[in-house]
Amino acid sequence: MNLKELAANLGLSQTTVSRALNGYPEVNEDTRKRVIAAASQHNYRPNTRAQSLATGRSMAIGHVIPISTNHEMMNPVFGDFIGGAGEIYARAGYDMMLSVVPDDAEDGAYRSMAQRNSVDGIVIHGPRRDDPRIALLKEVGLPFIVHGRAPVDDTDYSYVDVNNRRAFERATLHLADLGHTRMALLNGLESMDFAIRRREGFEAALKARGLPFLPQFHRSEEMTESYGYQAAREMLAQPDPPTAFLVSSLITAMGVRRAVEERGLQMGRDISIITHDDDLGYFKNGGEVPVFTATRSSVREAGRITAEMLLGLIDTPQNGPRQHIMEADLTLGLSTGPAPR
Amino acid sequence: MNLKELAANLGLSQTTVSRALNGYPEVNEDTRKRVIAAASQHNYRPNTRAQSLATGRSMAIGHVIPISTNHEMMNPVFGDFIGGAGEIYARAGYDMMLSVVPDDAEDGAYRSMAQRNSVDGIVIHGPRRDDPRIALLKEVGLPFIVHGRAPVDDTDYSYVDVNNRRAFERATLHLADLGHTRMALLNGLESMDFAIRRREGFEAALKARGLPFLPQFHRSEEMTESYGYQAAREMLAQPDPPTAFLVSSLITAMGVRRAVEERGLQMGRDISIITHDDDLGYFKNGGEVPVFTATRSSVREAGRITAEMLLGLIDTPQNGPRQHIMEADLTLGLSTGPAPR
DNA sequence: TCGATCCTCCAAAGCGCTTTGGACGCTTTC
DNA sequence: GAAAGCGTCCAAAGCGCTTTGGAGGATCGA
Repeated sequence: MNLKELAANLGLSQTTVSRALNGYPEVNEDTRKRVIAAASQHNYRPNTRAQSLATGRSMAIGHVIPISTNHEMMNPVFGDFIGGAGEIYARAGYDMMLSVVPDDAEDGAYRSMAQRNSVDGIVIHGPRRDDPRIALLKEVGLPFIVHGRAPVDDTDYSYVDVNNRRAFERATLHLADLGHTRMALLNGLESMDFAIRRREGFEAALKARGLPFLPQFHRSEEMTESYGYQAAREMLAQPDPPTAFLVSSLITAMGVRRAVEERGLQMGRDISIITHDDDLGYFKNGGEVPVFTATRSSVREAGRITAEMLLGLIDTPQNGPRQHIMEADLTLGLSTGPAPR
Repeated sequence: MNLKELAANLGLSQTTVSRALNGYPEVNEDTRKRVIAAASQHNYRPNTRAQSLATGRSMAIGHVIPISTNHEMMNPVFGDFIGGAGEIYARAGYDMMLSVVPDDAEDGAYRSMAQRNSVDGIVIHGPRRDDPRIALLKEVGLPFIVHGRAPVDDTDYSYVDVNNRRAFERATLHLADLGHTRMALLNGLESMDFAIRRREGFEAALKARGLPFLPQFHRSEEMTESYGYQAAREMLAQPDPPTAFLVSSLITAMGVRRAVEERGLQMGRDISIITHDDDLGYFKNGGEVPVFTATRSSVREAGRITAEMLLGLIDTPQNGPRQHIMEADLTLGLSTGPAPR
């Protein structure tokens, strides 16, 4: 059933039917009712392709997920983000286009989305140090929002980000307040912007308290469980082990806990852990009382905010780029306590 | 830059340019080269919308992710599946359309995708008991593949699934062989097909060994970490606790381990655990030696297979529905051992 | 040499929708 | 009673592409 048939069916012109369905004023309310009734009866829905060809708007948002060619991993964070964003898109009548692309071909993916007119806007995920994509998207001129930021903090692009620096600074200060002086940082890949900022926060806090940065207790890797386990295991085996861990992901923190307990140590007493917690649906940090003390920020909420912001940007681009920074909570759990002496 | 401009630029007709780019034979190789060169120089890519309006094919695959209204969770498994499928789509020039939909509105989402002509095929995720979607999609007549199966095992639809029944049957038999008689089953939601099959496998194995099914050691919930922790904690506190756990997800299994260790028990000696392992990128089951003994089947691979199958189905629908069942490996890890006496 | 055949190319129709530029009849205004 | 205005509707022109149905010239076989 297409517009033509529906119109013929009703004894009306396509113009009128189209207008009736799209809420234009120049159509009698009675006929509008008739049209809407007929449409829903015949289960008519306009062909998206034709519609967007005619209007020039595609009513779709593109997300490009870079799959690093060497790691080939799908960040679980991504699922929750998509969930949040998708909710907003659905409500606004937008579709979501996903492109899973090896990161050496990302360039083409963005260009292609723009040139082929398949999306009205784009969300950039996982910005890296010196990320070329921001410049690229400015060049192709498609509205976009970065989930995260580029290290260079210019203000002429839109982003939604967590205040990673402050979160990790606060967490580190908290550990210092508890008397910890030997702290380990199990960071994400420091080619990623968020990891850079977290490290900065960590170092700033150490400096503020006159504590040294201990390179042997610093790692930067893809945030898997086994990474946490391996790293913590090695560090704890050293003669002068750390008494506290700052960890970039709940998943990795679970690996750390495994290593801690394997060694017969007790978390929260012998070893303190603070982790970042993206508040994932499938990864709640315990129940009422959090297992881990954590810097928490819902990535699902970030998805919602990003989507809303992007739709706004598409509707009123003249308002210029917009930014939103989410502060992470520092929630106390059972994994922190005074430094043992 | 569109086709018309490009054609004018080259002094050719749109027809010829289109044919040259699409590899039709009736165009001189020299002009084809010229056209391709010009296209890449001007960074020309055909407008997808126009293209699909003209061809009737949208070159996109739809995935509808049901977000259960009560749980609101995004299964991490989904990310890996999408990663695998997306790889195949990209290679074949297909786009992926995601629809995140509350499960009470799913119906509309499918109908809409079909009616609006926005996709050429659909992947159904997480089939439930008496899932109405299969009938629905047959009705709307869009090629589709189910990731999983409907409990009614009719053969007139296409699916890719793991042999969940056999996997859990084998796992249970293995535990029985180790002397375990009191086994707990921490299953996924048994409104889901996969969970039903796993339970069947579990019960079949018990029956084969003349062991009783112990209702107090059986749970069925969304597969989070804290579910595993809570359930195991409660069960282990009972006077006659289980000596082994069969768990439906690695994530949940980590919760079980937490409860086990919290109680001062040792996994693999005091308590045995076998879990299903979807082989997620971010959730490797340990390193060289698996932490958990597990029934393993890569969901990323399932995504690839599903995508390939669907593209095949779209190209040659006359070949009828196709099915693919993946057998899960039973890989030994450190979490199983003889039953303590 | 002539018609048939092949190789290249093109004009124009059409995919299903939106939107421009009226048309038509009726009411209002002076 | 004519002009203007209003409310409703429509025919037709696109949007950017593919594809049908030739056209025109070169080549070939008889």
